[in-house]
Amino acid sequence: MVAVQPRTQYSGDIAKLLLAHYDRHARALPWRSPPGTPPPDPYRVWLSEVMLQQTTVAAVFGYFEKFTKLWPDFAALAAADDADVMAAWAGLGYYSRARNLLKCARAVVAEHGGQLPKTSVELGKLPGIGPYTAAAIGAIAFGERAAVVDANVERVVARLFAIQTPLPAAKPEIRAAVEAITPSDRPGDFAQAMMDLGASLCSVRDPQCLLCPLQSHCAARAAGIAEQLPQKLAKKAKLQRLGMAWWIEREGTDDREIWLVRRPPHGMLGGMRALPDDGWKAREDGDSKPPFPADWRYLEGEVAHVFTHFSLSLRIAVTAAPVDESCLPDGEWWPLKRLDSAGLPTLFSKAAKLAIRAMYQD
DNA sequence: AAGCCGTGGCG
DNA sequence: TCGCCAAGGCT
Repeated sequence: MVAVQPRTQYSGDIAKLLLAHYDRHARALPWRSPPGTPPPDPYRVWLSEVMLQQTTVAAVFGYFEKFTKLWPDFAALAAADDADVMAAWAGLGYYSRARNLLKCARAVVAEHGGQLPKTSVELGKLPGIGPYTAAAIGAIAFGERAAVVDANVERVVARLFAIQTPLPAAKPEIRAAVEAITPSDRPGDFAQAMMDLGASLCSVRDPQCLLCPLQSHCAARAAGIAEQLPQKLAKKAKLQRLGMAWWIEREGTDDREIWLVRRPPHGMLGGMRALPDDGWKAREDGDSKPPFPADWRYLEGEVAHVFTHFSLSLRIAVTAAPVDESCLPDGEWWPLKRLDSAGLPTLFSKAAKLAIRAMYQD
């Protein structure tokens, strides 16, 4: 085991080298202010940080643009309809974030006068803001010297101090190291510089040590083990599940319409619009009883979708026969033409695509 | 506290 | 193709 407590006289050097590098190489992002300039609007920092939880920058761009246009501040978002916010979030994943985003905006308006509290301790009490996000907002929006630790920072620091302890056991050591090297001057730029470094040069595979501003301070590079760190515990194998979804059409006033349901507020795809389904608990052979007797046509093919802890193979059955509405699960008729605006999560977008293709082949 | 919770890009 | 991974939080 290597001692992880960084020596203080080196800590300042690390921040200085990293910030100098950041001054030249910082990416310009819509939610970011240029290095060394006043911080961005805290609302935009908060919104971007929540969107960026476990999510790549590339995936966030469009959603950040859409949200700031629709809801430019806390007051606007707090006043929004839940359904509109959930639909706007559709496709970005981890839908509890959207529910907590609304809860948080409403708490900020109701309990904080429409402005975020300015310390990471207070920020961490709000819905959807955990240790990482609280520290990131505190540092980036309010200049607090807070230890910002995400997966990028964990990798950079595990290498910098050659921490051999596998994750997640190494988290306390890593956090202590981050606290030791975080400067009181420009802590927000420092945090973003660390994350940029982890997202670019200090990548999981094939780290570019020769270009790294911290190469002369990096214990893993000195030992030639950068690519092997951080160590991680093996993950469990994913389960494979089978499911059935039901595509129910009728002829509406000026278009065909589809029956959509809203999923329960918690659990998989919680709170999102969806096709009626069987709970994905079909037997091995995929057999599953329809919600009501009808002229069901079971489509060829299936939708393959991978979630965090299982893979799903979803089959689709369609019917366009007249339906006794009292048989339908709670839901609403949705015009086929406007299906894009229903805010279906990706699994059901794929299912809809399959169903539409099948219906139009007739 | 370990399991639950999406999605898309990458090699 | 397929496993890994990402600016994590909640319970």
